[in-house]
Amino acid sequence: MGRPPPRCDQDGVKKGPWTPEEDIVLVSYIQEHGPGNWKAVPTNTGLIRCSKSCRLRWTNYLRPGIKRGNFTDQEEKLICHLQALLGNRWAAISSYLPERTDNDIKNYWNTHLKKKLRKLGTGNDRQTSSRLPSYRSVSKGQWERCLQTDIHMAKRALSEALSMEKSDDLLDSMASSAEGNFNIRPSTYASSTENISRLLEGWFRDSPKPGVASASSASGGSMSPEPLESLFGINESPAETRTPLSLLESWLFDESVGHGQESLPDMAPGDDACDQFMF
DNA sequence: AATGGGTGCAACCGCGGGTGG
DNA sequence: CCCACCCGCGGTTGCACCCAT
Repeated sequence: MGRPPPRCDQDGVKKGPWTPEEDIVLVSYIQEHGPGNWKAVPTNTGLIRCSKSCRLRWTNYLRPGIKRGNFTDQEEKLICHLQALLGNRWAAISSYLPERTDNDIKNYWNTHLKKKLRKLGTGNDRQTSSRLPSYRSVSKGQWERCLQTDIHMAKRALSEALSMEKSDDLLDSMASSAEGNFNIRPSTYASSTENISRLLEGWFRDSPKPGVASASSASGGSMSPEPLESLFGINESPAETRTPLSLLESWLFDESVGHGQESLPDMAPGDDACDQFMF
């Protein structure tokens, strides 16, 4: 339409895989200025990349706290159920898996889980595809029942996943990721980015800059490699550090505290919590 | 050892939302 | 109110790697 061509379309902008040198330049710049204001990044760093590419590289690969490698059973379960609940809203789903990027989850879903579910040939197929459109095609009462069913499933999955994670896998995975011990295919470049990530983790631990902390939360990603428990509010965490879905989270976990019979708790269309479902 | 198909993942593209002038 | 711009999201693509033959 009337939209001017994005900077990425300009001549002379480099595309394709990032080199370790470019990564270092980007990381050093973000160390100094914090993520955000991506438009300024190429001009200030001299990188011949568009701002979009810089942001993508940072959020999907360079930012600290990203866990790479195999997804655990709990993560798979969570993704399946959240996908059933939220549809292909990978950003929303990734907010429940702070160590995974939306791109990672999307890729994993498209390459592994879709296939897996299809192979299983269970009702999961129905849960996972086109659920949201089906909501729209039913009456309000039916829609609410469908929603309640899915929410119930999501609650169960979250509770199960957390209870299991708390005992074994999560702790292991967190420990390994904290040590930079990513289970990825060995490659020279991978190891160099791993080094960068490790470096950054150390940097975030040692000298948290206010600008960076605020920029990281503002950028929408859960930047800090904080434990899953804290993100779900199991360990008490200040409200300002919660993800945008914190209200939903706390409600989801109300069930694990007590009542098995659930209904939408005071959620009318227009409520914030309800809006999380009714995009 | 060579090769061709399959797979996984990083990166790109296009679009829409939000916002400031 | 309108427009231009930036940012973020979801879908898609391209390439490197893996594995079976």
